[in-house]
Amino acid sequence: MSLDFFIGSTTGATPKKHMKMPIVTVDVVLVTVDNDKISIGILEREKEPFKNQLALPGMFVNIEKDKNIEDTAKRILNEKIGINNVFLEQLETISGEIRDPRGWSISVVYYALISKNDINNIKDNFKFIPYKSMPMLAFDHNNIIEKTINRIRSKTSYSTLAAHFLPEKFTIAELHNVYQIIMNEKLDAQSFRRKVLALNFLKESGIRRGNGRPAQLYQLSHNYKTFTKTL
Amino acid sequence: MSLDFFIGSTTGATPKKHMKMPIVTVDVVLVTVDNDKISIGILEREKEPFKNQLALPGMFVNIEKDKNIEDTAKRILNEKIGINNVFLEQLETISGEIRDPRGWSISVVYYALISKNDINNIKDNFKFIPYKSMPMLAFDHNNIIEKTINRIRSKTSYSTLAAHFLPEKFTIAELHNVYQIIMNEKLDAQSFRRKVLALNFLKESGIRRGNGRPAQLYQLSHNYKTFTKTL
DNA sequence: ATAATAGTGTCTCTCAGACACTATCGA
DNA sequence: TCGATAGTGTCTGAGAGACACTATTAT
Repeated sequence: MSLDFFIGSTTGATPKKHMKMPIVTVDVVLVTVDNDKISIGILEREKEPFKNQLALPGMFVNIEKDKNIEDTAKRILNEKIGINNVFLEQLETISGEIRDPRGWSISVVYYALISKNDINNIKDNFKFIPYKSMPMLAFDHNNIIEKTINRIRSKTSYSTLAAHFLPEKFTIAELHNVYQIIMNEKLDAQSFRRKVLALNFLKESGIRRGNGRPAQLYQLSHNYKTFTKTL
Repeated sequence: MSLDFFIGSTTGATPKKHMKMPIVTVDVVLVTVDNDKISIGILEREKEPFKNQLALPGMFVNIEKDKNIEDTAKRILNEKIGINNVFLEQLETISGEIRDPRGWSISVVYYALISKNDINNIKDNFKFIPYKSMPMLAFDHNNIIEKTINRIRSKTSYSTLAAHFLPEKFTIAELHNVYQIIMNEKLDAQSFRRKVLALNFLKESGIRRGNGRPAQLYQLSHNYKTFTKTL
């Protein structure tokens, strides 16, 4: 397997003449909570390497189309899956000479959270697979998913991150339910209500909804990213 | 400014023929606590761009020398600063078409923590500058430092991360002192002792030291990375 | 009215900060 | 013995879980 894919500039500027640069890709872990289960967006690869195997959606960085790597992630979500405007955050960057058979590669991993209600018009070859029954995937993608779930669990424990698995407006009970699914543990409903409201990241929408007594619908307030306390 | 530094492969494999890849660099934020102040390792650039300006130490990824990007970070620490075997962790990856005048670039940022006692034999053009009096640096390096300090503060609040600013063996009082410098707030010494020992990340070395009653010297136990509680 | 779910009041227990107290060294 | 610093015991108040209670809707 040749590593000679990328040949450096011949101008006077660094990097050095003929210095080889790594392949740079972006992979996206698209996560949702559906039917009380964490699920991950997976597609079957249409091209080599690992053709016809299941994998996370990914692309090469295209420096003509993308202003930065987050743009690449958004392009993956748009072009490979068919969704836009979701919560998107960088996980980490993995790299190595053997993880991609095409050569020395870098992959910047993003994770995106989506409400199952926003899943429609997605591409045909794309499907959501429950996290707990994830099959073997191409590359090191099983490992990436593991790290993503750990990150989401960690952030969920001290923020309203889990709200991104719900529609724009949601009830405390719905948030409580998602919280318990992510954390895989029970938490007293009133304790949850008290703590999540104390974070001051939710604002009342004024609208109510429900089968029994109608519940207040909340939405994230603008300052929700100021993570501080512990749920 | 030309973006045509890197020309893709002409083999059948992706990335596409003539697909341009970004420049890939690694930058390291080397942090220490010296004289009760957070300080960052800075050097004066010897080459363009930003020649003679102050900047974080960084290098191009060299796919012949480095097995992965963490290796690049270690090589920076070794070759540009002259240190080895320090705590090293990835911060994040930043990217864009304009942040580096050499073209569309990606920088994987690592941060390293070091005890001031381990600073010796470092390169001449390298110096530690207190965080609070940091001058303007090249590229977006001031911004990177800001993010690093935020990350360190955050991790310090629920782990024994700050122990990496101390020698291998240290007293609770020393750790308490560093904790207060990083967090920029006072914390009752007994509360600190109780909580940090509850983490179970420290083990007694058996050795004692001190001016008054000799203090127990502790060191990090092997499981210290299992961050869980809040200090 | 009753079922269903939202939301509150409040008890109790744990654990945090506060700080006085004891311990162990050098001089 | 005294000064210095390490380390403990314990009081008190805030906040957590637990859970009984009230509120508001549909049928």
